[in-house]
Amino acid sequence: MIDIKLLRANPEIVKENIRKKFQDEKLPLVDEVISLDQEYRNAKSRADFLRSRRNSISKEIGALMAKGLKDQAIEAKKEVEAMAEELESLKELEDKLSKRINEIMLVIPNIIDESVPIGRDDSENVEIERIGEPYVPDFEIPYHVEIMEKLKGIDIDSARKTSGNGFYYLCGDIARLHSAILTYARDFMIDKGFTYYIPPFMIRSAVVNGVMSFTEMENMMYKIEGEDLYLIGTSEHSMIGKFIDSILSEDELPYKLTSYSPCFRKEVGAHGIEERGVYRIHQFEKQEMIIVCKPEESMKWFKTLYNLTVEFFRSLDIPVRVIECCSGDLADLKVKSVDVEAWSPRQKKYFEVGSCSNLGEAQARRLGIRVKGKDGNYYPHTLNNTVVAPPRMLIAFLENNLNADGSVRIPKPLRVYMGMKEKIEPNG
RNA sequence: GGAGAGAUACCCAAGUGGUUAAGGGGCUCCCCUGCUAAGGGAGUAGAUCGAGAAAUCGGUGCGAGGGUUCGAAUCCCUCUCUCUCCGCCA
Repeated sequence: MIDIKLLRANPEIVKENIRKKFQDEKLPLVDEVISLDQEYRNAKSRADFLRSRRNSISKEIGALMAKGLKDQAIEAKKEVEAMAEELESLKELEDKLSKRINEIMLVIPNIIDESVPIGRDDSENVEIERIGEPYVPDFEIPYHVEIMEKLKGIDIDSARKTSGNGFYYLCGDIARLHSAILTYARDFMIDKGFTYYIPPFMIRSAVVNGVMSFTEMENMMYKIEGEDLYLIGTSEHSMIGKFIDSILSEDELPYKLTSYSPCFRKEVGAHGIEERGVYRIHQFEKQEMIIVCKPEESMKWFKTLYNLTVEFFRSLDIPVRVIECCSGDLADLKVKSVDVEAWSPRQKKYFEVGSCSNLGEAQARRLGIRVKGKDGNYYPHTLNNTVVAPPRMLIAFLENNLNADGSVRIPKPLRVYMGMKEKIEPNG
């Protein structure tokens, strides 16, 4: 959500940004919102004038009544009543216009950073760097479900009975590995100076509406029947929601937060649940990182954040690459975003395991998160990034740490969380 | 789940339809005072929107949203949260 003042003053900047994102169908909205905004301000000026009149006359009536001058009071009442109709229709107009303006402003994309590569869709995303050698062993890597089943670590058939497609039971060493990775991720982030949070796993509709669009909500969020509560799709929802409508003190910035939560997603959108396995599922767990900082620091934090994910994956011997989202693939609220992808030696390609985003001030503006500065209040920048999200991450982990005999290496940092085991074995 | 009480500024708190939302603490500034004190005075309703080059003016705002009224912190309706008691519970 951009500042309407920017749009009033520099509509060309906003239009150019829309063109860069190949959303030309939104171009007319810019002129539409400018004229609606003018209409709105005219209506507001007139209505405010009438309200001001009404307030002062009402005060006079009070004074007249106190003196017992009833007749004069009745005369004054008539004057207010005379403008009641105009005021009411102006109020309706104000409400209608501001609602429409707000709708449009929500659809107009945030101004992307100059450094974002221009491209239509994800096929034009740009690889920034590869870290680690994408290694393909000389034996065949089975599908991840097969690896897990050999280790007696997954039961999808039972999950289908209890919960349907898109769910799983993890068990034994695989379940333990899943927890170990999250616990390691938690400690990894704490060691980097982040504050650990366990947030609410359900949030109210008011918060949902603040953190995502209606379509996103429909496609992602599970609603609790008979309650005004939704299961979170990521802890970012509760973590950013926590700051809604509040004024932060400048000396508390930056907030460096890391949160754990289960995540629930309907996955109604383009893909649905189409693959057997744990790649796209209704329920997973995630360690997340969140930054709320001064505007001038957000790009520095952006790099820091995705490098933390890279460092985390490298510490588990998983090759990764960083892909920058091009202008057309960038969500409307984002200023800049990269995906961290892990190497799959089975598919011989990289696949997404995390996403790092700089939202600029757009999210803060939308949620009413402000900072009390020396020269007035301003909107902070917000960023979020995945540390790790198993069980999808287990796919990369198992494929990259698999031995020819079907056992799986446990990299050093995880061993303390795995009973000091150096590997897990099919008959372990 | 049941019963009751409450939500006003940085904090405490008064305010049951009418001119400018009491008072106290705290904080800021000034005065007095040779010494960690005490006293006197002034300021202190955040936030947000609009008009204006600016000074400034106006609107909204007493948990949220509606309603009644010329006028609502105050009356009515719905909701949220907090506290106390009872019940239930990992």
